[in-house]
Amino acid sequence: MQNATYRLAIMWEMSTAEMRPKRGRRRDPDAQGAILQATRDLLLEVGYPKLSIESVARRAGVGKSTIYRWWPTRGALVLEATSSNLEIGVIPDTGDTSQDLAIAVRQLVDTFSDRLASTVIFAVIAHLEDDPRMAAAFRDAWVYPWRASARAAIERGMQRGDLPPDLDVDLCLDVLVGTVFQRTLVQARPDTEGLAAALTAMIAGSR
Amino acid sequence: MQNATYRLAIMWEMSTAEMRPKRGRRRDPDAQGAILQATRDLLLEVGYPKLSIESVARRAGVGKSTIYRWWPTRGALVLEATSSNLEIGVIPDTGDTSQDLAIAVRQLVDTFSDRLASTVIFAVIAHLEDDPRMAAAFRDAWVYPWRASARAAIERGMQRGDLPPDLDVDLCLDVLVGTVFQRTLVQARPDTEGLAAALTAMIAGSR
Amino acid sequence: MQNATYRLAIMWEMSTAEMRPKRGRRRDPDAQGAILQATRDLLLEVGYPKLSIESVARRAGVGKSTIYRWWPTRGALVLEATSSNLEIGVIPDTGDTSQDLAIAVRQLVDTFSDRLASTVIFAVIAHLEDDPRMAAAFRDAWVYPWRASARAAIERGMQRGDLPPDLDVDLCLDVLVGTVFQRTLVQARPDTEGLAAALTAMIAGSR
Amino acid sequence: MQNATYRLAIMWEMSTAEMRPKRGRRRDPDAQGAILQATRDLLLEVGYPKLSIESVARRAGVGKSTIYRWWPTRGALVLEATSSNLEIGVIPDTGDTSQDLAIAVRQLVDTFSDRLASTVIFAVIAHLEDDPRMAAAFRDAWVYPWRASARAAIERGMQRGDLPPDLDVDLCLDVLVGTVFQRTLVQARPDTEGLAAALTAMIAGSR
DNA sequence: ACTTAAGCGAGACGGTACGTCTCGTCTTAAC
DNA sequence: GTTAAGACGAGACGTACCGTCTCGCTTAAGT
Repeated sequence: MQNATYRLAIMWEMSTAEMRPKRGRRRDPDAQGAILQATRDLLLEVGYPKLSIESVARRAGVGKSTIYRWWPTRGALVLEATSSNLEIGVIPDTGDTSQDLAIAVRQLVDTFSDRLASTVIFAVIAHLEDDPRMAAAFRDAWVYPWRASARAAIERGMQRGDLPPDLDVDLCLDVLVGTVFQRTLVQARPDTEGLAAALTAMIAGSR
Repeated sequence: MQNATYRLAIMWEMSTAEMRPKRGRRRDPDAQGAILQATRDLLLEVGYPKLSIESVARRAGVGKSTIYRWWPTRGALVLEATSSNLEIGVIPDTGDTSQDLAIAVRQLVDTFSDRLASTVIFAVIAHLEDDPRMAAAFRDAWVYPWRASARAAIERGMQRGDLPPDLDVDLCLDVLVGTVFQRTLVQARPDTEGLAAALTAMIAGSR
Repeated sequence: MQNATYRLAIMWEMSTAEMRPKRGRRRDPDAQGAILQATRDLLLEVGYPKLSIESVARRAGVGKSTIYRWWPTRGALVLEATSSNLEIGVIPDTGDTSQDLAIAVRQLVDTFSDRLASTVIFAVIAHLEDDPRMAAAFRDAWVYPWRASARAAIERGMQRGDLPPDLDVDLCLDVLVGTVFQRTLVQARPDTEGLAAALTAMIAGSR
Repeated sequence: MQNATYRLAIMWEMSTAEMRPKRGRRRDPDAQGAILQATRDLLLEVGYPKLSIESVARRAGVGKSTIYRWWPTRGALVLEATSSNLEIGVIPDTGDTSQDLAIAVRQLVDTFSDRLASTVIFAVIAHLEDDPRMAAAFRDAWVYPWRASARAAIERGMQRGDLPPDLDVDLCLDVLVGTVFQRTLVQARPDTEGLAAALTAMIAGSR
């Protein structure tokens, strides 16, 4: 389940097929790595709002144009730099519905607690209105995968009879994500003890 | 009940009491109004990330220093400009718990659907990590008032026996806010039909 | 001879006649004194190019408008503040031409060596092209008086036969002022030993 | 002899030797030319005291940073823009002392009569106290060369016997420069007829 | 004593320019 | 033919002053 991950880079790159056989100097993996690492470092040091392309270039020992060549916007760079922090595994079928849902909640908490991931999530929200591509990339990389796998877990629970058969699954997903987001990031309350159980109970009890 | 509102300006101003007998020219209300209106206009036109102090001054026909004199940061200006969009009334006691909660959800939806309010909320979230004052001002002006009044509504329902007596009220508030935020702003799904009822049922059914 | 001095203020004021019978509060001598003293202090501390009206008002504990009410420009203020440093006495008739001329040169050196006087002279020169009033005020207060009195000394020498009878007096004055200015202010050479004698000899020897 | 000129730019630049093999885009000569021309135009239109970097950038159609990149101060920019107006040729040996000195005086008059040169000279004097670098640059570019060449002319005259052998040459130079400066710039008297002859006579007659 | 007209401090106002920073583009020499 | 370097036009940042304009208080002449 760990390898069911998604790459953000795809969103912003070419069709990735015809760029294989090329002449001249190839894309320098060292430069790319240095850029992404510098981006991560600076995200942790100064945060997304104060992260400038120039500072990344300076830190990475790289020309600005190299960054602009490969990433169209600051958001794209940040998303790719933090993509491994946004990898999300498939929720396993443990046979126990409440345990499955606890794993789902745990995944949310883990991601939202990760410094880099939370930084990029804030950035995505900040640009929800003026840069839909960033949100779309984040959705494809993290939101949809998690929702698909959490939806499967809930539907397993419904089939088992642990959850009401007429459950509004989409609403349940929103409740889970929304509540954990609210607690972890907005309220910055790290005490999530019993959160999974409480939410599971709430979902199970609704009719 | 509609007049139980809160003013954001207070957050950034002096104690407003001892500044009565002052010498020198007074603050020009026309200039203030023009600045706040220009801020609102530009927020709707270009959004918060692209709102510059210079553009506000230009639009308002005002010197930059007049803006810097009264608002310490862009965030403070935006918050005050949108303060009336963030007013929130007390939830009335209708005698019907589910109706009370529906009003609570309606308030959330209304605020989150307001273009200016949503813009400022995104801005607040964007600066959660690097400008705690903005978040604090928003909390005092909107979050706390709503939570206090929604908490009262839930506790009324518990006393009436419409809601379980051992309910985790804070969690319920997070579920309500989080879910509506998720639906309305993140998913941008305006179809909130039945949302109030579904959430009420979910809360009522949890044990 | 010490009282043959000139007031710069006159240049910038009204005809000084009809302003006699006036009602209301009179010009506050304390404020005037504080302003002029602050101007002198700041001239010595930061120099003319960096002297701002605001800093003078701040230093003098005075409103800006009080300054603008009485002095039309920065130059006018500076000139009046330093007027006592620009007082120039009449050259006495010692009976000895070379001694008279030595006194004339000494007066030039003394004025040019005075920190405040030199500051204001630089300011006058800086504005020669764009503020002729400043130059005119300086001319009336210092240049003309000195030239008149030095001209008299030279003409005494011509009558005595110590100087050639066909001397170009104006040129001599320019030579004296120009050379001392060059030495003292431009070259900043304080060693003016023998300067008076050398210049006197040069004038006397020309035919 | 006309090509024995001096460049002001050198004062503010690197040692100009090791900067040959450099990577990256080169200094754009068009931009430099536009900046220097705009500086000259504005010097003539509004004068040095009112010349702002922003107005130069605007006029030249250039970003401010391009100006700040190459000139550390307004003074440096002005000096380089007017450097060709400050070029000074070596005084030729005509064999006739009074003619040599007449040429020396003519050079002074010519430079002081040049609108751009006089503007920059006033600026240099205005900043004598607070920006010694500007004065130093002007000295190296114009003062020292002229003095060296005028000193040679005077010494030729002394060897020929046209001038007294015990002449104080430095004083003579100060007399020449100071007097012409006084006449031309301070008194703004353009009638310099006979000035050269009179000054030569005065120098020759001193003992 | 009462009125009335300045002068005063304070300080807000619309502006301009400062010098710095970053943007995204473009150009160059090196590898 | 990509890279690091870095110049370029553009324009916002937050600060400092400009000169003008209210304010409410103080001062003094003329009633």
